[in-house]
Amino acid sequence: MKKRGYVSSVRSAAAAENRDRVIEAAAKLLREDASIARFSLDTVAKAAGVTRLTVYNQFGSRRGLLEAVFDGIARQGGLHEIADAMAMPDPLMALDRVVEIFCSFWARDAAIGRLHEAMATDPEFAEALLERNERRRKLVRMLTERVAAKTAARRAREGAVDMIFALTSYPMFAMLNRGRPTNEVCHLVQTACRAAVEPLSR
Amino acid sequence: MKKRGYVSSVRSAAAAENRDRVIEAAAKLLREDASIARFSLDTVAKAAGVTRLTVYNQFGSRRGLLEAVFDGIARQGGLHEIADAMAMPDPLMALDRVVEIFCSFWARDAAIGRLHEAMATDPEFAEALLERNERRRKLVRMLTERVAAKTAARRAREGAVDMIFALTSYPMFAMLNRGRPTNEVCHLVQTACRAAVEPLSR
DNA sequence: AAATTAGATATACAATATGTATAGTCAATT
DNA sequence: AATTGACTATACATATTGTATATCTAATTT
Repeated sequence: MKKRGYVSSVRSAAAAENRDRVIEAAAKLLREDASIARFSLDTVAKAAGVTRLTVYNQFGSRRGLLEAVFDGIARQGGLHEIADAMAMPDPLMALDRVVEIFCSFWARDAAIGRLHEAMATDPEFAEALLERNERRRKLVRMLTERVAAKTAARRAREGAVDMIFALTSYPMFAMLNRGRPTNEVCHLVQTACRAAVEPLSR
Repeated sequence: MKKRGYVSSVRSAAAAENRDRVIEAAAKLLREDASIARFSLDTVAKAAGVTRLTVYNQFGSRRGLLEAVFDGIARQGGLHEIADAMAMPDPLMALDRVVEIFCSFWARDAAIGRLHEAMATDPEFAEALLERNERRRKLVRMLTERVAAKTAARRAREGAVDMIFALTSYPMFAMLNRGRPTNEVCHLVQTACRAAVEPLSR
């Protein structure tokens, strides 16, 4: 009755391929639908050509699948350019660049909007996504500290950080994006962010 | 077999009382829960001491109940003070006051947050709530036009309108409200709104 | 007083979803 | 040849929205 076990490159490769197909199918469905309402594991499984049970084997739950979809988008989402932006000498230009990067990210895949909707019905998934956003808050805090004069009050700094964090969030992008191209949204957010840090610099 | 029909003040009063009890129970549950996830008509009905079918008789659907809850909150929500604010001679002070009114409104009842979550799973409810928000956009547009110089470009005006509309939205309030008292949120939003219209005035 | 009516109830049913449980299939590996 | 990993087939439990039908009760009309 002992399990000998084995690791098969052929099998794990096939499984990974299957996994990717499911993620891709889920992302496509999220992208095409205008709302998360119609999204179900059954539909995803059929679109991916597997059984619903396979989805559970791979992702554990609906939540697991959604997280995998988000991480898949994030991986190929251009967020790696943040390092270069943060290395820029002028903190205000760095801020502009970071805003631009996140605007592009939010605009990249319409599935991101559906995933944010999913936060409403699944608190644990919401927490998972919020954790991933905390990295952005750290970036914003670093930039704010670089801009702020030493005389600036702590409360004012925290206010600026949270304001910029909110301005660069997906909900903000989504609200500004209706009937407006991404680069214009980006410009609006950049201006608002600069206005938020300006009082700290003097 | 003819319906004679009759209108009874006693009956309709009793029905209205029942209706109010259901709305109140729903609002209370939405207020107490941290997420819309656990909200169900069965729970509401039991909390109100009626049958689930009674809820359907009164509101037609889950969506109908949610709309009734929102309208109930809006009715006693201090939004009537907007008229006085809009009548203020200085448009910037009027803007400050309008921001203050909406901050108070969003902060008034935690159920509002849950209702906004419900927009994710019910597109038609989302549309109903968005329609109610369009009134706010009109206010913002009026104030922006009052501030803007005649030389200000149309696109810049529209940008300012949408930015302020987003800044005064519930999602924005919710993002800034974590660990911060309402009046500080209000101040942050006021400052950001003033910064958004400032470029138009010169 | 008797018939009717509005509102609520009781009960059942249909349709979806998520999630769990068990046994079986098939090819890769030992 | 036996075992194992991934997937499948089928069934089941649970929760939720929404609909259908018959019944109950108190208010109202004739």
